[in-house]
Amino acid sequence: MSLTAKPIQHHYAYHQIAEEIQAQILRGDLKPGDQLPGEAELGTMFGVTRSTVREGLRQLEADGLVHRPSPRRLEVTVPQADQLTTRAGRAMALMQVTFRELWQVTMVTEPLASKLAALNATADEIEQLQQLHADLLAAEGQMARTIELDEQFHTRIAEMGKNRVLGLAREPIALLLFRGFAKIAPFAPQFYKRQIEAHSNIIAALRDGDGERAEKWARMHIEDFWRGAQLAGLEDSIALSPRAVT
Amino acid sequence: MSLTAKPIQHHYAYHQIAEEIQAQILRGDLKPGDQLPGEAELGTMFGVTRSTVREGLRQLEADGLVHRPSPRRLEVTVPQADQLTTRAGRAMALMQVTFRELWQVTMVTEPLASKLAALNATADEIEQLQQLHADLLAAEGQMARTIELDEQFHTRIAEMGKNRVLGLAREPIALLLFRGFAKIAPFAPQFYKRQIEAHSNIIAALRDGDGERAEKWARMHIEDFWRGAQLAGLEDSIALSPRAVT
DNA sequence: CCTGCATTTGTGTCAGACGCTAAGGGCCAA
DNA sequence: TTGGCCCTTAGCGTCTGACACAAATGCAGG
Repeated sequence: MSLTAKPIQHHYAYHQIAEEIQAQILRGDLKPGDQLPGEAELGTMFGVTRSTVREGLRQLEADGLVHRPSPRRLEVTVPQADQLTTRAGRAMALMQVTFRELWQVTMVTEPLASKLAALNATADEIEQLQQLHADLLAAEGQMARTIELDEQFHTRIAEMGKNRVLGLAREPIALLLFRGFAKIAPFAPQFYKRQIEAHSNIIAALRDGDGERAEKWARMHIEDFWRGAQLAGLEDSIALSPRAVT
Repeated sequence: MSLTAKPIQHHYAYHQIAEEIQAQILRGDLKPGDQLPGEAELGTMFGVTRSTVREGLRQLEADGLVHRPSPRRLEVTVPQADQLTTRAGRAMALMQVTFRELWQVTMVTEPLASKLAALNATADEIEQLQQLHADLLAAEGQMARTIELDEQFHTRIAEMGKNRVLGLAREPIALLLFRGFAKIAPFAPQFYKRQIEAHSNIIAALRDGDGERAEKWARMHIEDFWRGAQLAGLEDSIALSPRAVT
Protein backbone atom coordinates (compact mmCIF):
# COMPACT_ATOMS: atom_id res chain seq x y z
CA MET A 1 0.00 0.00 0.00
CA SER A 2 2.70 2.45 0.84
CA LEU A 3 5.17 2.59 -1.96
CA THR A 4 8.25 4.36 -0.78
CA ALA A 5 9.28 6.01 -3.96
CA LYS A 6 12.57 7.70 -3.46
CA PRO A 7 13.55 9.53 -6.60
CA ILE A 8 17.24 8.97 -7.11
CA GLN A 9 18.96 12.29 -6.85
CA HIS A 10 20.53 13.46 -10.03
CA HIS A 11 24.24 13.06 -9.80
CA TYR A 12 25.16 16.61 -10.60
CA ALA A 13 28.88 17.11 -10.47
CA TYR A 14 28.78 20.05 -8.06
CA HIS A 15 26.55 18.07 -5.75
CA GLN A 16 28.86 15.11 -5.80
CA ILE A 17 31.79 17.26 -4.92
CA ALA A 18 30.02 18.78 -1.95
CA GLU A 19 28.89 15.32 -0.93
CA GLU A 20 32.37 13.85 -1.17
CA ILE A 21 34.03 16.57 0.86
CA GLN A 22 31.26 16.45 3.43
CA ALA A 23 31.71 12.71 3.72
CA GLN A 24 35.40 13.15 4.38
CA ILE A 25 34.67 15.69 7.07
CA LEU A 26 32.06 13.56 8.80
CA ARG A 27 34.29 10.53 8.53
CA GLY A 28 37.00 12.48 10.26
CA ASP A 29 39.50 12.38 7.41
CA LEU A 30 39.26 16.13 7.41
CA LYS A 31 39.26 17.73 10.81
CA PRO A 32 38.15 21.22 11.80
CA GLY A 33 40.96 23.63 11.10
CA ASP A 34 42.35 21.66 8.21
CA GLN A 35 42.97 23.72 5.15
CA LEU A 36 41.62 22.59 1.80
CA PRO A 37 43.46 22.81 -1.51
CA GLY A 38 42.77 25.65 -3.88
CA GLU A 39 39.78 25.62 -6.17
CA ALA A 40 41.88 24.94 -9.22
CA GLU A 41 43.56 22.01 -7.57
CA LEU A 42 40.27 20.60 -6.35
CA GLY A 43 39.09 20.94 -9.90
CA THR A 44 41.83 18.78 -11.29
CA MET A 45 41.45 16.31 -8.43
CA PHE A 46 37.79 15.77 -9.17
CA GLY A 47 38.20 16.22 -12.86
CA VAL A 48 35.87 19.19 -13.20
CA THR A 49 36.08 22.88 -13.87
CA ARG A 50 36.68 25.48 -11.26
CA SER A 51 33.14 26.81 -11.71
CA THR A 52 31.76 23.44 -10.80
CA VAL A 53 33.99 23.18 -7.78
CA ARG A 54 32.92 26.62 -6.69
CA GLU A 55 29.25 25.69 -6.79
CA GLY A 56 29.96 22.73 -4.59
CA LEU A 57 31.93 24.86 -2.18
CA ARG A 58 29.13 27.39 -1.93
CA GLN A 59 26.91 24.60 -0.74
CA LEU A 60 29.37 23.37 1.86
CA GLU A 61 29.83 26.92 2.98
CA ALA A 62 26.11 27.36 3.46
CA ASP A 63 26.05 24.07 5.35
CA GLY A 64 28.62 25.51 7.69
CA LEU A 65 31.08 22.71 7.11
CA VAL A 66 33.75 24.94 5.62
CA HIS A 67 34.40 28.64 5.79
CA ARG A 68 36.88 31.24 4.67
CA PRO A 69 38.71 33.11 7.43
CA SER A 70 40.14 35.15 4.63
CA PRO A 71 39.27 34.92 0.96
CA ARG A 72 42.50 33.08 0.45
CA ARG A 73 42.07 30.33 2.99
CA LEU A 74 39.37 27.70 2.88
CA GLU A 75 39.22 25.55 5.95
CA VAL A 76 37.09 22.92 7.56
CA THR A 77 35.00 24.11 10.46
CA VAL A 78 32.51 22.66 12.87
CA PRO A 79 29.04 24.11 12.39
CA GLN A 80 28.53 27.14 14.53
CA ALA A 81 25.62 27.16 16.90
CA ASP A 82 24.45 30.60 15.90
CA GLN A 83 24.24 29.48 12.32
CA LEU A 84 21.93 26.64 13.23
CA THR A 85 20.00 29.00 15.41
CA THR A 86 19.40 31.38 12.56
CA ARG A 87 18.35 28.58 10.29
CA ALA A 88 15.96 27.06 12.77
CA GLY A 89 14.60 30.48 13.64
CA ARG A 90 13.98 31.22 10.00
CA ALA A 91 12.23 27.91 9.57
CA MET A 92 9.96 28.53 12.54
CA ALA A 93 9.18 32.00 11.33
CA LEU A 94 8.26 30.70 7.90
CA MET A 95 6.18 27.98 9.50
CA GLN A 96 4.39 30.73 11.36
CA VAL A 97 4.62 29.05 14.71
CA THR A 98 2.48 30.44 17.49
CA PHE A 99 3.45 31.75 20.89
CA ARG A 100 1.70 28.78 22.41
CA GLU A 101 3.98 26.36 20.64
CA LEU A 102 7.07 28.27 21.63
CA TRP A 103 5.93 28.65 25.17
CA GLN A 104 5.02 25.01 25.67
CA VAL A 105 8.53 23.95 24.79
CA THR A 106 10.18 26.74 26.71
CA MET A 107 8.26 25.63 29.76
CA VAL A 108 10.42 22.53 29.85
CA THR A 109 13.70 23.74 28.41
CA GLU A 110 14.35 26.72 30.67
CA PRO A 111 13.62 24.92 33.94
CA LEU A 112 15.90 22.13 32.81
CA ALA A 113 18.59 24.64 31.93
CA SER A 114 18.31 26.22 35.36
CA LYS A 115 18.44 22.91 37.12
CA LEU A 116 21.54 21.84 35.24
CA ALA A 117 23.13 25.19 35.84
CA ALA A 118 22.55 24.84 39.58
CA LEU A 119 24.35 21.55 39.50
CA ASN A 120 27.22 22.51 37.25
CA ALA A 121 27.90 26.22 37.47
CA THR A 122 31.20 27.50 38.76
CA ALA A 123 31.36 30.39 41.20
CA ASP A 124 32.93 32.45 38.49
CA GLU A 125 30.09 31.86 36.09
CA ILE A 126 27.55 32.76 38.72
CA GLU A 127 29.44 35.97 39.31
CA GLN A 128 29.19 36.86 35.65
CA LEU A 129 25.50 36.08 35.70
CA GLN A 130 25.10 38.37 38.67
CA GLN A 131 26.76 41.10 36.66
CA LEU A 132 24.35 40.54 33.82
CA HIS A 133 21.51 40.76 36.28
CA ALA A 134 22.82 44.07 37.53
CA ASP A 135 22.74 45.37 33.98
CA LEU A 136 19.15 44.24 33.72
CA LEU A 137 18.26 46.13 36.87
CA ALA A 138 19.81 49.22 35.41
CA ALA A 139 17.80 48.83 32.23
CA GLU A 140 14.39 48.72 33.89
CA GLY A 141 11.82 50.26 31.64
CA GLN A 142 13.92 50.10 28.50
CA MET A 143 12.19 47.41 26.56
CA ALA A 144 14.68 46.65 23.80
CA ARG A 145 17.57 46.53 26.22
CA THR A 146 15.58 44.41 28.64
CA ILE A 147 14.78 41.87 25.99
CA GLU A 148 18.37 41.66 24.92
CA LEU A 149 19.63 41.18 28.45
CA ASP A 150 16.94 38.66 29.24
CA GLU A 151 17.95 36.62 26.24
CA GLN A 152 21.54 36.77 27.35
CA PHE A 153 20.65 35.83 30.89
CA HIS A 154 18.85 32.70 29.85
CA THR A 155 21.44 31.73 27.29
CA ARG A 156 24.13 32.12 29.88
CA ILE A 157 22.26 29.85 32.25
CA ALA A 158 21.91 27.26 29.54
CA GLU A 159 25.65 27.40 28.94
CA MET A 160 26.29 26.97 32.62
CA GLY A 161 24.37 23.72 32.50
CA LYS A 162 27.12 22.31 30.32
CA ASN A 163 24.71 20.60 28.02
CA ARG A 164 25.38 21.48 24.41
CA VAL A 165 22.35 19.64 23.16
CA LEU A 166 20.07 21.73 25.29
CA GLY A 167 21.92 24.83 24.22
CA LEU A 168 21.39 24.02 20.60
CA ALA A 169 17.76 23.09 21.00
CA ARG A 170 16.58 25.95 23.15
CA GLU A 171 18.39 28.89 21.61
CA PRO A 172 16.23 29.56 18.57
CA ILE A 173 13.08 28.92 20.54
CA ALA A 174 13.98 31.19 23.41
CA LEU A 175 15.03 33.86 20.98
CA LEU A 176 11.67 33.94 19.30
CA LEU A 177 9.67 33.68 22.48
CA PHE A 178 11.49 36.32 24.47
CA ARG A 179 11.38 38.65 21.57
CA GLY A 180 7.65 38.48 21.94
CA PHE A 181 8.08 40.32 25.18
CA ALA A 182 8.01 43.45 23.08
CA LYS A 183 4.35 42.83 22.37
CA ILE A 184 3.57 41.90 25.93
CA ALA A 185 5.28 44.57 27.92
CA PRO A 186 2.83 47.35 27.06
CA PHE A 187 0.01 45.28 28.54
CA ALA A 188 1.83 44.27 31.65
CA PRO A 189 4.32 46.75 33.01
CA GLN A 190 4.50 44.87 36.26
CA PHE A 191 6.33 42.07 34.52
CA TYR A 192 9.56 43.98 34.62
CA LYS A 193 9.48 43.60 38.38
CA ARG A 194 8.42 40.01 38.35
CA GLN A 195 11.15 39.21 35.92
CA ILE A 196 13.75 40.74 38.15
CA GLU A 197 12.41 38.88 41.14
CA ALA A 198 12.52 35.58 39.29
CA HIS A 199 16.01 36.16 38.03
CA SER A 200 17.19 37.04 41.53
CA ASN A 201 15.74 33.89 42.93
CA ILE A 202 17.26 31.78 40.20
CA ILE A 203 20.67 33.23 40.90
CA ALA A 204 20.25 32.57 44.58
CA ALA A 205 19.31 28.97 43.88
CA LEU A 206 22.33 28.58 41.64
CA ARG A 207 24.54 29.88 44.42
CA ASP A 208 23.13 27.25 46.74
CA GLY A 209 23.49 24.60 44.10
CA ASP A 210 19.81 23.92 44.64
CA GLY A 211 18.61 22.38 41.38
CA GLU A 212 15.00 21.99 42.40
CA ARG A 213 14.60 25.56 43.48
CA ALA A 214 16.30 26.89 40.38
CA GLU A 215 13.99 24.75 38.31
CA LYS A 216 10.94 25.93 40.17
CA TRP A 217 11.72 29.60 39.77
CA ALA A 218 12.52 29.18 36.12
CA ARG A 219 9.16 27.51 35.64
CA MET A 220 7.38 30.30 37.46
CA HIS A 221 9.25 32.82 35.39
CA ILE A 222 8.12 31.26 32.14
CA GLU A 223 4.60 30.85 33.46
CA ASP A 224 4.56 34.55 34.14
CA PHE A 225 5.47 35.12 30.58
CA TRP A 226 2.43 33.16 29.52
CA ARG A 227 0.13 35.20 31.71
CA GLY A 228 1.51 38.23 29.98
CA ALA A 229 0.85 36.70 26.61
CA GLN A 230 -2.70 35.98 27.67
CA LEU A 231 -3.22 39.53 28.80
CA ALA A 232 -2.00 40.67 25.43
CA GLY A 233 -4.18 38.08 23.72
CA LEU A 234 -1.25 36.57 21.89
CA GLU A 235 -1.67 32.89 22.74
CA ASP A 236 -2.28 31.65 19.25
CA SER A 237 -0.91 34.52 17.29
CA ILE A 238 2.08 34.08 15.11
CA ALA A 239 5.22 34.70 17.04
CA LEU A 240 7.13 36.68 14.55
CA SER A 241 6.93 38.27 11.21
CA PRO A 242 9.61 36.45 9.27
CA ARG A 243 11.41 39.66 8.42
CA ALA A 244 12.51 40.11 11.98
CA VAL A 245 14.61 36.96 11.91
CA THR A 246 17.17 38.41 9.59
CA MET B 1 35.74 45.88 28.29
CA SER B 2 33.89 43.86 25.73
CA LEU B 3 34.59 45.13 22.30
CA THR B 4 31.99 43.88 19.92
CA ALA B 5 34.00 43.56 16.76
CA LYS B 6 31.78 42.65 13.90
CA PRO B 7 33.82 41.96 10.83
CA ILE B 8 32.01 43.56 7.95
CA GLN B 9 31.04 40.84 5.57
CA HIS B 10 32.68 41.23 2.23
CA HIS B 11 29.98 42.08 -0.21
CA TYR B 12 30.66 39.35 -2.69
CA ALA B 13 28.22 39.48 -5.52
CA TYR B 14 27.03 35.91 -5.17
CA HIS B 15 26.46 36.46 -1.49
CA GLN B 16 24.48 39.61 -2.11
CA ILE B 17 22.27 37.82 -4.58
CA ALA B 18 21.51 35.03 -2.14
CA GLU B 19 20.90 37.62 0.54
CA GLU B 20 18.57 39.66 -1.61
CA ILE B 21 16.44 36.74 -2.70
CA GLN B 22 16.35 35.43 0.84
CA ALA B 23 15.22 38.80 2.06
CA GLN B 24 12.39 38.84 -0.45
CA ILE B 25 11.32 35.39 0.69
CA LEU B 26 11.41 36.25 4.37
CA ARG B 27 9.67 39.51 3.69
CA GLY B 28 6.93 37.60 1.96
CA ASP B 29 7.39 39.18 -1.45
CA LEU B 30 8.17 35.71 -2.67
CA LYS B 31 5.91 33.01 -1.34
CA PRO B 32 6.48 29.26 -1.25
CA GLY B 33 5.54 27.83 -4.61
CA ASP B 34 6.46 30.93 -6.53
CA GLN B 35 8.65 30.30 -9.50
CA LEU B 36 11.80 32.29 -10.03
CA PRO B 37 13.11 33.58 -13.34
CA GLY B 38 15.80 31.73 -15.21
CA GLU B 39 19.43 32.10 -14.29
CA ALA B 40 20.20 34.22 -17.29
CA GLU B 41 17.37 36.59 -16.52
CA LEU B 42 18.36 36.83 -12.87
CA GLY B 43 21.82 37.62 -14.11
CA THR B 44 20.69 40.61 -16.12
CA MET B 45 18.40 41.72 -13.31
CA PHE B 46 21.24 41.83 -10.81
CA GLY B 47 23.80 42.87 -13.38
CA VAL B 48 26.05 39.86 -12.95
CA THR B 49 27.01 36.76 -14.84
CA ARG B 50 25.18 33.53 -14.78
CA SER B 51 28.03 31.84 -12.90
CA THR B 52 27.67 34.34 -10.13
CA VAL B 53 23.93 33.86 -9.98
CA ARG B 54 24.42 30.14 -9.86
CA GLU B 55 26.73 30.36 -6.87
CA GLY B 56 24.13 32.38 -5.06
CA LEU B 57 21.43 29.89 -5.94
CA ARG B 58 23.50 26.99 -4.66
CA GLN B 59 23.61 28.72 -1.32
CA LEU B 60 19.87 29.31 -1.21
CA GLU B 61 19.35 25.74 -2.23
CA ALA B 62 21.51 24.52 0.64
CA ASP B 63 19.59 26.83 2.95
CA GLY B 64 16.43 25.10 1.84
CA LEU B 65 14.78 28.31 0.73
CA VAL B 66 14.49 27.29 -2.91
CA HIS B 67 14.53 23.97 -4.68
CA ARG B 68 14.13 22.45 -8.11
CA PRO B 69 11.17 20.08 -8.55
CA SER B 70 12.52 19.55 -12.03
CA PRO B 71 15.80 20.85 -13.35
CA ARG B 72 13.84 23.40 -15.31
CA ARG B 73 11.83 24.88 -12.49
CA LEU B 74 13.30 26.82 -9.61
CA GLU B 75 10.79 27.62 -6.95
CA VAL B 76 10.56 29.05 -3.48
CA THR B 77 9.99 26.55 -0.71
CA VAL B 78 9.67 26.54 3.04
CA PRO B 79 12.56 24.76 4.78
CA GLN B 80 11.80 21.11 5.36
CA ALA B 81 12.01 19.76 8.85
CA ASP B 82 14.10 16.77 7.90
CA GLN B 83 16.69 19.05 6.40
CA LEU B 84 17.06 20.93 9.64
CA THR B 85 17.13 17.66 11.49
CA THR B 86 20.02 16.40 9.42
CA ARG B 87 21.93 19.59 9.91
CA ALA B 88 21.42 19.67 13.65
CA GLY B 89 22.25 16.00 13.92
CA ARG B 90 25.44 16.53 12.01
CA ALA B 91 26.38 19.41 14.25
CA MET B 92 25.82 17.37 17.39
CA ALA B 93 27.79 14.50 16.00
CA LEU B 94 30.69 16.78 15.17
CA MET B 95 30.46 18.32 18.61
CA GLN B 96 30.74 14.81 19.98
CA VAL B 97 27.86 15.16 22.38
CA THR B 98 27.46 12.52 25.02
CA PHE B 99 24.56 10.24 25.79
CA ARG B 100 24.10 12.12 29.03
CA GLU B 101 23.49 15.36 27.21
CA LEU B 102 21.05 13.78 24.82
CA TRP B 103 19.27 11.95 27.56
CA GLN B 104 18.88 14.95 29.83
CA VAL B 105 17.04 16.82 27.12
CA THR B 106 15.02 13.86 26.00
CA MET B 107 13.85 13.45 29.57
CA VAL B 108 11.84 16.62 29.15
CA THR B 109 10.94 16.59 25.47
CA GLU B 110 9.37 13.15 25.23
CA PRO B 111 7.14 13.49 28.28
CA LEU B 112 6.00 16.83 26.95
CA ALA B 113 5.29 15.31 23.58
CA SER B 114 3.24 12.57 25.17
CA LYS B 115 1.29 15.00 27.29
CA LEU B 116 0.47 17.19 24.32
CA ALA B 117 -0.46 14.15 22.29
CA ALA B 118 -2.87 13.03 24.97
CA LEU B 119 -4.57 16.38 24.82
CA ASN B 120 -4.64 16.80 21.06
CA ALA B 121 -4.62 13.44 19.34
CA THR B 122 -7.54 12.36 17.20
CA ALA B 123 -8.93 8.84 17.44
CA ASP B 124 -7.62 8.21 13.99
CA GLU B 125 -4.09 9.14 14.90
CA ILE B 126 -4.20 6.92 17.95
CA GLU B 127 -5.32 4.09 15.74
CA GLN B 128 -2.32 4.57 13.50
CA LEU B 129 -0.08 4.62 16.51
CA GLN B 130 -1.59 1.39 17.68
CA GLN B 131 -0.75 -0.10 14.32
CA LEU B 132 2.82 1.03 14.66
CA HIS B 133 2.92 -0.54 18.08
CA ALA B 134 1.70 -3.82 16.63
CA ASP B 135 4.59 -3.73 14.19
CA LEU B 136 6.95 -3.21 17.08
CA LEU B 137 5.53 -6.23 18.85
CA ALA B 138 6.12 -8.28 15.76
CA ALA B 139 9.70 -7.11 15.58
CA GLU B 140 10.70 -8.21 19.06
CA GLY B 141 14.32 -9.20 19.12
CA GLN B 142 15.22 -7.57 15.82
CA MET B 143 17.31 -4.68 16.93
CA ALA B 144 17.57 -2.56 13.80
CA ARG B 145 13.87 -2.83 13.12
CA THR B 146 13.04 -2.11 16.73
CA ILE B 147 15.09 1.05 16.71
CA GLU B 148 13.47 2.22 13.54
CA LEU B 149 9.98 1.59 14.82
CA ASP B 150 10.74 3.15 18.16
CA GLU B 151 11.93 6.30 16.44
CA GLN B 152 8.79 6.36 14.38
CA PHE B 153 6.62 5.78 17.41
CA HIS B 154 8.03 8.73 19.28
CA THR B 155 8.05 10.98 16.25
CA ARG B 156 4.43 10.14 15.63
CA ILE B 157 3.54 11.04 19.18
CA ALA B 158 5.32 14.34 18.81
CA GLU B 159 3.33 15.06 15.68
CA MET B 160 0.12 14.24 17.48
CA GLY B 161 0.92 16.93 20.00
CA LYS B 162 0.47 19.49 17.24
CA ASN B 163 3.48 21.47 18.30
CA ARG B 164 5.82 22.09 15.42
CA VAL B 165 8.43 23.73 17.60
CA LEU B 166 8.71 20.65 19.75
CA GLY B 167 8.81 18.50 16.66
CA LEU B 168 11.68 20.48 15.24
CA ALA B 169 13.61 20.55 18.48
CA ARG B 170 13.27 16.96 19.54
CA GLU B 171 13.71 15.13 16.28
CA PRO B 172 17.48 15.28 15.87
CA ILE B 173 18.00 14.60 19.55
CA ALA B 174 15.70 11.63 19.71
CA LEU B 175 17.24 10.25 16.57
CA LEU B 176 20.72 10.20 18.05
CA LEU B 177 19.64 8.95 21.42
CA PHE B 178 17.42 6.13 20.28
CA ARG B 179 20.03 5.00 17.85
CA GLY B 180 22.17 4.40 20.87
CA PHE B 181 19.81 1.60 21.74
CA ALA B 182 21.95 -0.51 19.46
CA LYS B 183 24.75 -0.30 21.97
CA ILE B 184 22.49 -0.87 24.93
CA ALA B 185 20.34 -3.76 23.85
CA PRO B 186 23.06 -6.39 24.14
CA PHE B 187 23.48 -5.50 27.79
CA ALA B 188 19.84 -5.41 28.62
CA PRO B 189 17.63 -7.76 26.66
CA GLN B 190 14.79 -7.19 29.09
CA PHE B 191 14.38 -3.66 27.76
CA TYR B 192 12.52 -4.91 24.75
CA LYS B 193 9.76 -5.95 27.09
CA ARG B 194 9.86 -2.83 29.16
CA GLN B 195 9.73 -0.75 26.05
CA ILE B 196 6.64 -2.51 24.86
CA GLU B 197 5.02 -2.12 28.23
CA ALA B 198 5.75 1.58 28.28
CA HIS B 199 4.47 2.11 24.79
CA SER B 200 1.28 0.23 25.60
CA ASN B 201 0.67 2.36 28.62
CA ILE B 202 1.31 5.54 26.70
CA ILE B 203 -1.19 4.53 24.06
CA ALA B 204 -3.74 3.74 26.73
CA ALA B 205 -3.21 7.12 28.32
CA LEU B 206 -3.61 8.82 24.96
CA ARG B 207 -6.90 6.96 24.47
CA ASP B 208 -8.13 8.31 27.79
CA GLY B 209 -6.84 11.77 26.98
CA ASP B 210 -4.95 11.57 30.24
CA GLY B 211 -2.03 13.94 29.80
CA GLU B 212 -0.48 13.31 33.19
CA ARG B 213 -0.41 9.60 32.80
CA ALA B 214 0.98 9.80 29.29
CA GLU B 215 3.66 12.10 30.58
CA LYS B 216 4.49 9.82 33.47
CA TRP B 217 4.89 6.76 31.32
CA ALA B 218 6.98 8.60 28.81
CA ARG B 219 9.25 9.73 31.59
CA MET B 220 9.56 6.22 32.93
CA HIS B 221 10.28 4.99 29.46
CA ILE B 222 13.15 7.39 29.00
CA GLU B 223 14.42 6.69 32.48
CA ASP B 224 14.57 3.05 31.57
CA PHE B 225 16.70 3.98 28.67
CA TRP B 226 19.14 5.63 30.99
CA ARG B 227 19.38 2.59 33.19
CA GLY B 228 20.27 0.67 30.09
CA ALA B 229 22.92 3.19 29.20
CA GLN B 230 24.34 2.86 32.68
CA LEU B 231 24.46 -0.90 32.43
CA ALA B 232 26.33 -0.50 29.18
CA GLY B 233 28.58 2.14 30.73
CA LEU B 234 27.74 4.67 28.08
CA GLU B 235 26.76 7.67 30.20
CA ASP B 236 29.52 9.97 29.10
CA SER B 237 30.54 8.28 25.92
CA ILE B 238 30.10 9.99 22.63
CA ALA B 239 26.72 9.25 21.20
CA LEU B 240 27.64 8.67 17.66
CA SER B 241 30.49 8.44 15.28
CA PRO B 242 29.80 11.27 12.89
CA ARG B 243 29.79 8.99 9.89
CA ALA B 244 26.55 7.43 10.96
CA VAL B 245 24.66 10.66 10.54
CA THR B 246 24.92 10.63 6.79
C1' DC C 1 -9.53 16.14 -29.30
C1' DC C 2 -5.66 13.74 -28.38
C1' DT C 3 -1.11 11.99 -29.72
C1' DG C 4 3.51 12.16 -31.43
C1' DC C 5 7.14 14.80 -33.25
C1' DA C 6 10.03 18.93 -33.93
C1' DT C 7 11.57 23.11 -31.93
C1' DT C 8 13.07 25.96 -28.45
C1' DT C 9 14.59 27.20 -24.17
C1' DG C 10 17.36 26.80 -19.99
C1' DT C 11 20.31 24.14 -17.21
C1' DG C 12 24.81 21.76 -16.17
C1' DT C 13 29.34 21.92 -17.42
C1' DC C 14 33.30 23.37 -19.74
C1' DA C 15 37.33 26.52 -21.35
C1' DG C 16 39.84 30.57 -20.85
C1' DA C 17 40.69 35.21 -19.14
C1' DC C 18 41.54 39.39 -16.04
C1' DG C 19 41.88 42.50 -11.94
C1' DC C 20 42.80 42.67 -7.23
C1' DT C 21 44.22 41.41 -2.87
C1' DA C 22 46.24 38.72 0.69
C1' DA C 23 49.89 35.35 1.67
C1' DG C 24 54.53 34.50 1.64
C1' DG C 25 59.26 35.54 0.87
C1' DG C 26 63.14 38.49 0.65
C1' DC C 27 65.39 42.70 2.07
C1' DC C 28 66.71 46.22 5.16
C1' DA C 29 67.29 48.18 9.67
C1' DA C 30 67.64 47.85 14.67
C1' DT D 1 69.58 37.62 15.16
C1' DT D 2 65.16 39.45 14.91
C1' DG D 3 61.58 42.43 13.61
C1' DG D 4 59.25 45.21 10.26
C1' DC D 5 58.54 46.65 5.46
C1' DC D 6 58.01 46.00 0.45
C1' DC D 7 57.34 43.23 -3.44
C1' DT D 8 56.05 39.37 -5.93
C1' DT D 9 52.65 36.13 -7.02
C1' DA D 10 49.40 32.67 -6.33
C1' DG D 11 44.57 32.26 -5.92
C1' DC D 12 39.94 34.17 -5.54
C1' DG D 13 35.90 36.66 -7.48
C1' DT D 14 33.94 37.66 -11.64
C1' DC D 15 33.30 37.78 -16.55
C1' DT D 16 32.72 36.10 -21.55
C1' DG D 17 31.48 32.66 -24.48
C1' DA D 18 30.23 28.10 -25.72
C1' DC D 19 28.08 23.36 -26.11
C1' DA D 20 25.33 19.17 -24.99
C1' DC D 21 21.35 17.44 -23.22
C1' DA D 22 16.78 17.34 -21.38
C1' DA D 23 12.46 19.51 -20.43
C1' DA D 24 8.88 22.48 -21.95
C1' DT D 25 6.48 24.24 -25.79
C1' DG D 26 4.31 24.49 -30.13
C1' DC D 27 2.80 22.25 -34.20
C1' DA D 28 1.18 18.79 -37.32
C1' DG D 29 -1.24 14.72 -38.13
C1' DG D 30 -4.31 11.06 -36.87
